[in-house]
Amino acid sequence: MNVRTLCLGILSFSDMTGYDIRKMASEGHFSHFCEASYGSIYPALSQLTGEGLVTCLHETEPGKPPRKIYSITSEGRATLVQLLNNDEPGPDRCKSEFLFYSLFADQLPASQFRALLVKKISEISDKIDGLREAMAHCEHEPSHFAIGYGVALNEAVLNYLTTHLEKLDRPASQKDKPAENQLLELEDEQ
Amino acid sequence: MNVRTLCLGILSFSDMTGYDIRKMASEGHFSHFCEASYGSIYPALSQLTGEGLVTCLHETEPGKPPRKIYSITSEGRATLVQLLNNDEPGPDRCKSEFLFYSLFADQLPASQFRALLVKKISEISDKIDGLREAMAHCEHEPSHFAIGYGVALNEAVLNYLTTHLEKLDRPASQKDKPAENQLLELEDEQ
DNA sequence: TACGTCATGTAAGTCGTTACATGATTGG
DNA sequence: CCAATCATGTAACGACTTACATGACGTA
Repeated sequence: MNVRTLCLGILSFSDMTGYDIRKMASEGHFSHFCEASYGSIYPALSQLTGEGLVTCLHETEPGKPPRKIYSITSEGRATLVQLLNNDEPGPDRCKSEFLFYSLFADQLPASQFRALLVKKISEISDKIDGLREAMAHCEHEPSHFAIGYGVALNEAVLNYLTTHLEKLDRPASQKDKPAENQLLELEDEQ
Repeated sequence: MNVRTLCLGILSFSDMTGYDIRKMASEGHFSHFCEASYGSIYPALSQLTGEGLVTCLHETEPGKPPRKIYSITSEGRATLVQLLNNDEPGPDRCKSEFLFYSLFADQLPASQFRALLVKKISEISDKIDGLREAMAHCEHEPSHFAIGYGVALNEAVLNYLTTHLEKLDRPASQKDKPAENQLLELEDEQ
């Protein structure tokens, strides 16, 4: 899935500027499974225009920065479907510096890892909120599925991280308490 | 987290060959958050050796292919901790061609997406089994945490995908059946 | 005997990021 | 008025992947 295909795919949903595409991929509700920067999107868009897979409308409204609105052509749509049919999707690949970092949590100041966990938890909470919001307004079934995937995944991670944080915070002396008591305490905290 | 740091990190656990490192990162129980190929690992290892951050032992047992066993030096350990302290981990980045593909599920033969789901489900099941296995034998707390993260995440995804597959398979006529009946049918299938 | 696994390495090339350059508008 | 956001683009650079080259051992 290179940037060309990504642009084609996103434009198949609606007309957009390069700026919009970047936002969708890197910050929007598709950002949990793709990414692209301006430096790759703009060249890809010119290339696709040259090939007739998208068209470009120069919009120069006075009082607004000029924008280029790209639309996918029927040829572009055909190419997209062809690309998807030709080769099946490669394996998912994730890079988490956070998890790599966590591997050495015992060799670093304890407060540092704790702070990192807290930060991560808050980031993920925000992400989930955004995805839920998007899902509520989304009619398109496949997009709904893809966003729901992100929600499910991030909720599991959030839960895992939160549980781990509680473990870190619970003093060692409480470790041997009966499970029931621990449960009660957790409920009190919420 | 470049390949240099990755090698340093993995070697901080135990001595290894480049071949082993690649396996750990790309197939082993760290593969859900990092990745590296031979083409980047071998050069990184020579570079690190040149800098004195790792040492290399040529092992040439007759009847076995010669191997180079790398060990991290105390200097290497210090550098690793320094790297981790200096800059905090960047954001996690995931690329899922599967999810991108799923966005266009309605524009492709229905059987094709179904087959893809089934395949993905089986891959994830295997992955979870492997991670669980690794976790059972793992004493090192931080590794345990990182692997547990992978288990939690993949179980959520597995569950999401399985539920979705069942939805696809349930004929439209059954959609309005009482929930209890659907549950019974599902249990019968297993 | 042929294939899979162990094992190392290089060279060419792809792909994409980072950083820079530019400039208008909007909101606090 | 200053910062953030909207908006487009390029050039240099870097990191990594792919494909190739090589070879020995074990096993079905």
